[in-house]
Amino acid sequence: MKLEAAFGLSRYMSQPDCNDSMSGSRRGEGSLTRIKCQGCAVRTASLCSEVSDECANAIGRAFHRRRVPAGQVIYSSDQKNKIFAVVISGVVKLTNVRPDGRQQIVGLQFPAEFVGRPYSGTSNLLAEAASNLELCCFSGDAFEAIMRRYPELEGALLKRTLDSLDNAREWMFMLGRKTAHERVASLIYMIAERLTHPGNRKEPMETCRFESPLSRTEMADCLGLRLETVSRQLALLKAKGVLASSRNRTFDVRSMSELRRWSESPVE
Amino acid sequence: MKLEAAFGLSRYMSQPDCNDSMSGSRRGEGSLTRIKCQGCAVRTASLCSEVSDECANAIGRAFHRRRVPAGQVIYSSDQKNKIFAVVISGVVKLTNVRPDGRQQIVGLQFPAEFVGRPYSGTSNLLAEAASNLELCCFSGDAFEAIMRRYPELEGALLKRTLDSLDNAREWMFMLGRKTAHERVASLIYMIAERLTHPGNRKEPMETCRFESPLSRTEMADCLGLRLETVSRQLALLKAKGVLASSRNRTFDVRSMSELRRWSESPVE
DNA sequence: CGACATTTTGAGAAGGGTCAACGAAAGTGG
DNA sequence: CCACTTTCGTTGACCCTTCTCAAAATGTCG
Repeated sequence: MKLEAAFGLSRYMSQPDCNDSMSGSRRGEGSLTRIKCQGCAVRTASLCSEVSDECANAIGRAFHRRRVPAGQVIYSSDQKNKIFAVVISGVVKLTNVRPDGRQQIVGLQFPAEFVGRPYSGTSNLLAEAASNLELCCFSGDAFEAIMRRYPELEGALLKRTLDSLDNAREWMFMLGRKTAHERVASLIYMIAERLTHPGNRKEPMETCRFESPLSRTEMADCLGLRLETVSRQLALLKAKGVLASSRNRTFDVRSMSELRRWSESPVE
Repeated sequence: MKLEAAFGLSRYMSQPDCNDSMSGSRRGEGSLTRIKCQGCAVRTASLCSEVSDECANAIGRAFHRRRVPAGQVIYSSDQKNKIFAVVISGVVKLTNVRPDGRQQIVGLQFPAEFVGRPYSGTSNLLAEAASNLELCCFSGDAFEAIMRRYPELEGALLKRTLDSLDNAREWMFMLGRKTAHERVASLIYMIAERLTHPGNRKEPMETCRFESPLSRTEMADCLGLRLETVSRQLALLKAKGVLASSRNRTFDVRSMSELRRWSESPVE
């Protein structure tokens, strides 16, 4: 998986792109965007839903869809040309990697979320496909041109960035103050919530089942733990009956409320 | 680039407060803002410097200055009316506090930085004065009205929020992956850099001295450690000659480059 | 089936937490 | 001015959670 990442963007660039054929058209049509974006799974939840028709049209003219296989790099710190994207399906992981090999996953971007770092050439982070992805991509130039022309887009981005910041700060509490047991429970709860309730419904289901986008190593990199510790804590959660023992990446949550409880109480 | 970087904090502190008396005046004058904000120590580095004159005028009409003694709460999760502010001098700490008593400091806001959470009633965080403060305050209503009227302000806020997010993610790496020794070195390095180089000049001085805005307990809450551990690691840094042994909150950095080295190497 | 990657499990070590005592500085009140 | 208290920081001893290293088990894919 790491080996694929070494291929860099070349592989990624050659993905078949089902929308390229439409990029020739020009201005004056709300209908084009409607057609291009009509089937979009995240349409009502993404950035695009918050801006004016005119801006949405500009966006509709600029994007192209891409499929990205799990493990592939979307952007890295030493990349020349910027890229922006909205996640249509799958999960993107943002990793802070150091020369000495240590790494920390500092963000997971789920469907409808935005990926990319405006206003800065150096992102310092590595963005990789945690699972197979569908992305709605924009070249740096195109996106920034739209941003300059439609400041409202900055407002929409601001809302999302503030949410990301809230999430990051919540995660900081986990990294600084929670026990290993709480951390693992927190992560599974968070992923379960996000994967099974893409819109933020009030009450999550009491039981659910999903495929984790993360390996044990990746879970450990999220949680500031070693993979052995993650494995042991998962065994504990299974022993408690909070998780059913399903194999590998399939998680079978038997009680979301219990899981939530374990994600917040330090005592055994 | 940023010439005001040469100002120390002492300079910030000693600015005369020429603005309190002027909040009655009304519209139509670019000169009013110029007068009200003229002596502002962070003027060229804060939000206000990035927006149009017209927007800056609106801001100039809406703010009021406030002095806040160390320890005072600026806003908390259960607060009814929102507040926004730009830090003029001093440091604001943002803390994630839990019912069980555990807490994690998730942000430090230095002069010229923005404090407040637009677009959300519930901030979930506690904002407190870590040191004595001078703030340039806005009521929630006033600020949001200006934001609605001048979308460019959202753009300026977006840039700052993205920077905060980068900082938060850098901090997440520290919390997840650094040793106690690296953490303490990182914190001191960061505070030294920010306090003694308000603008981001390239190379920090090799030695410096400053008053920490944080107690040992607060340092521990920043770092995800216990205060005893912080104390021991400080003793170690003193033994290595990176810090001179000065009392309590006065830090005397003998070698910023060494400090930086210790903040990134896990060994010893 | 065989080669390889991923996950689980085990045993021992250690980093940091916990508890406790002590010291230094600052405020209080006589 | 000096006891007294209070707050804050330091230091020590011990212990527990998590890390480290190692090996076995399980899963995956040709």
